[in-house]
Amino acid sequence: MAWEEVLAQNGYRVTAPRRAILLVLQGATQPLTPEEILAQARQLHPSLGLVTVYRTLDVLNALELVRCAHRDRACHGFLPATQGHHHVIICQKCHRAVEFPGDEDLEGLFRRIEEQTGYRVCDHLLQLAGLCPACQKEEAIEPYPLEEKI
Amino acid sequence: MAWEEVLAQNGYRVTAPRRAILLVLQGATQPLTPEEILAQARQLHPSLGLVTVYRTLDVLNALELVRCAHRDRACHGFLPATQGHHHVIICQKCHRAVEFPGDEDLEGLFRRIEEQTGYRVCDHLLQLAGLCPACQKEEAIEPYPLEEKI
DNA sequence: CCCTTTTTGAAAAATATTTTCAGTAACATC
DNA sequence: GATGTTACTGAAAATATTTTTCAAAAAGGG
Ligand SMILES: [Mn+2]
Ligand SMILES: [Mn+2]
Ligand SMILES: [Zn+2]
Ligand SMILES: [Zn+2]
Repeated sequence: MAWEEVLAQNGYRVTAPRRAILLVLQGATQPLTPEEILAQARQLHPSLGLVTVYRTLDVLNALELVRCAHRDRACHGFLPATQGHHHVIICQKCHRAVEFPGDEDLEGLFRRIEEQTGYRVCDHLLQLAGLCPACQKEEAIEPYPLEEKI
Repeated sequence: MAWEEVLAQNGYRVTAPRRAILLVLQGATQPLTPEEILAQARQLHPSLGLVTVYRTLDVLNALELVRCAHRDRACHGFLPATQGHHHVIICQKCHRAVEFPGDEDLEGLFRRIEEQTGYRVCDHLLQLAGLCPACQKEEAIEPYPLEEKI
């Protein structure tokens, strides 16, 4: 289904500023920042404002028409690092993080991607989110409090 | 090797502000933002400034004493999304990105992590970096231009 | 058309990060 | 232990990024 239809069918209005942003993103072959989107979309709709780009990205993201990619330096949290190559899994509730080593399980994936895409895999960003043991227990007893709310 | 030694052996000075930041990070069990680090480290060294936190994080990162974790909403680039769950690989040279589907290869890893850490894996962030076919070719012929430079 | 509601862009506010710079402190050398 | 060099520091300002506010404009159903 065309993006404009998706907007319309979900109760969003199809406006000129949005059409400009849609066209830019539909043609994108690399991750574009809001500023980059603005610059390109202004060629189609000169009065476009950066705010509208942000707002439209929120909408497109919610409708799963775009996906976002983290840029290299966009780091917002720091952890002590165990020597060597590791990744982290962070608890979605309490934010406690633990590292885990090793990429053996990923090598197969990397080789497959190289065959499928023709890219050479040089680096990767892998980070898991989940529930730590403690928070899993809390979640398990969550049903009970419902009785109290009645 | 202790962190202070690593600093010293790499020509960095061991200062009171840095020691405060080190202590905070060494004890961290979740990813801390520069502001969070500042707040905690000021209990040890009240005159500490946020700038020093940023600068010390750069140093610790370069020495691989800390690792950084991306936070949920820290998205800085957007791409059109193919329907369904995908990941992207981005060319380190030209930034061209392509998607790839599927997590079959990751399921084994996830189950292993769950056993090893006790965490339940709910979500994940996987993004690859590499060289696209075109940039691989350019890289291959890179040696030649050296002759011209002589 | 008309009406209601959403959407828009400017401006301001709120956040986040980097640069500048003069004063301070680390530490190698004596 | 004093000294000199140089790295390091924090305040302030600059820059960059994202969100909020608000009055005007536009979408689209009736
Ligand atoms: Mn890895
Ligand atoms: Mn996946
Ligand atoms: Zn938890
Ligand atoms: Zn490329």
